Amino acid sequence: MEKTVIPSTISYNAAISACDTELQWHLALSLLSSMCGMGISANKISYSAAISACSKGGQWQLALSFLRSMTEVSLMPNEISYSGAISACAKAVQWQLALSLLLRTMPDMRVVQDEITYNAAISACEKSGHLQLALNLLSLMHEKRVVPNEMTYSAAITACGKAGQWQLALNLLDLMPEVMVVPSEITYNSAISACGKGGQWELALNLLSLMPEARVVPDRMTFSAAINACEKGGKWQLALNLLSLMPEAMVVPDELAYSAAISACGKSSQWQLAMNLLSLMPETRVVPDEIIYNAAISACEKGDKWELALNLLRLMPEARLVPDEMAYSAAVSACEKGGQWELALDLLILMPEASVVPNVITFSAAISACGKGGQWQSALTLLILMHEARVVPNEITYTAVISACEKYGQWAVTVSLLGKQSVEALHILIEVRRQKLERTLVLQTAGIMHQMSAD
DNA sequence: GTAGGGTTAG
Repeated sequence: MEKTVIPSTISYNAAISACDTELQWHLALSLLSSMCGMGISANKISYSAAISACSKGGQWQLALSFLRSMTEVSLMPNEISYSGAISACAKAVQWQLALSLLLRTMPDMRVVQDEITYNAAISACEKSGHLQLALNLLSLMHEKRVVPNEMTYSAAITACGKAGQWQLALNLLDLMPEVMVVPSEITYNSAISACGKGGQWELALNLLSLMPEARVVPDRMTFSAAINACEKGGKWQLALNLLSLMPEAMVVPDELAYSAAISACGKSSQWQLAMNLLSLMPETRVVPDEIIYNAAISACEKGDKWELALNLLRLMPEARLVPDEMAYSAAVSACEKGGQWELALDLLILMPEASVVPNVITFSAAISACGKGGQWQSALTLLILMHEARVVPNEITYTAVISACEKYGQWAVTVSLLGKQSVEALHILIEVRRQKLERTLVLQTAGIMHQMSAD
């Protein structure tokens, strides 16, 4: 039996529910605690709203602790409380917790899973890259007669895309009419993105062309997903065409559309066009951000324009942008391409001053630059510096170092490096073992689902 | 309460 609800509980609940932006979770928290302090009783709606606020704010541990405290104050969580908590786990890539809430806690607490809790769990599988688990959940829904909606399929299609399974993504989209689920623009966007990631730009554009007859209106995400598909397929003309078609489709291009188009030009060595897009942006309402600059620097790199790349990096502070490790990596790489190993090292050395931490990509690019410049000693020094900076080298790093030494007949160094690589091999083995453990966990979870469907 | 698009190394 519910206690009598007094109006102030409702007002508080409304206020907590209104805390739906990323940074308002602490406000939700203080609202919940202040209502308790004022003797206004919080009900399951108050807690569910707080869980949801924590989920949106990326506070998954807090969301889970609210879920736990509900039972402590004798409030029974409902499917809304659980969907919030599962979603919080999904955003934090805690797929085990998400699945355990859905498949263990909910049945234990006699709360029936509905399509929304399943969707949140499918999303958790998608975000952690576990396509098979996502598909298992989809079939479990079917077996449990929980009717999927368009969000279920969108999440599953996204999972296919992430796993490189564009055929499967298209199969799911085709299946939707049979199960009477109507695809939304988001479903199409997921499928277009899946085709793009799989290098299927023709199929991506085909889906875009099918949207009108499916009575789905393309939005700005549709366009950037399609532009991105063109980028992956090396089709810069098509990418630019799509960008120019956006106003006709009443869609305003945004940063994501521009960065995709600039990348498309860059990938096809059309650095002039990439720079042209960048220079045209002030005429639009789009203000270039860090990612757009990174894409432009990379376009210069691919076009063998190291001076231009360095210039862009230098211009970023004027545009009130803070270059990150990707901007520096792209610039270092541009120096490498241009045979400027000293400049590459200068950049690397400047990074700590700019409070940017070089990563494995920055180091690898710099090592390649040294190799190309015949500086095998510097290449080795960088490997040591990497170690000191606790940046773990990978196959590409080692390949770069070994080729730097090999080229100059440094066979002794090469051999000893290969020895070091065998130490590295131990770390790789540990990682492989960790991944194997995770796979075992996936199989066990799949087993639980299978058993549930047999019940 | 649940779903979608962008940038860095060989």
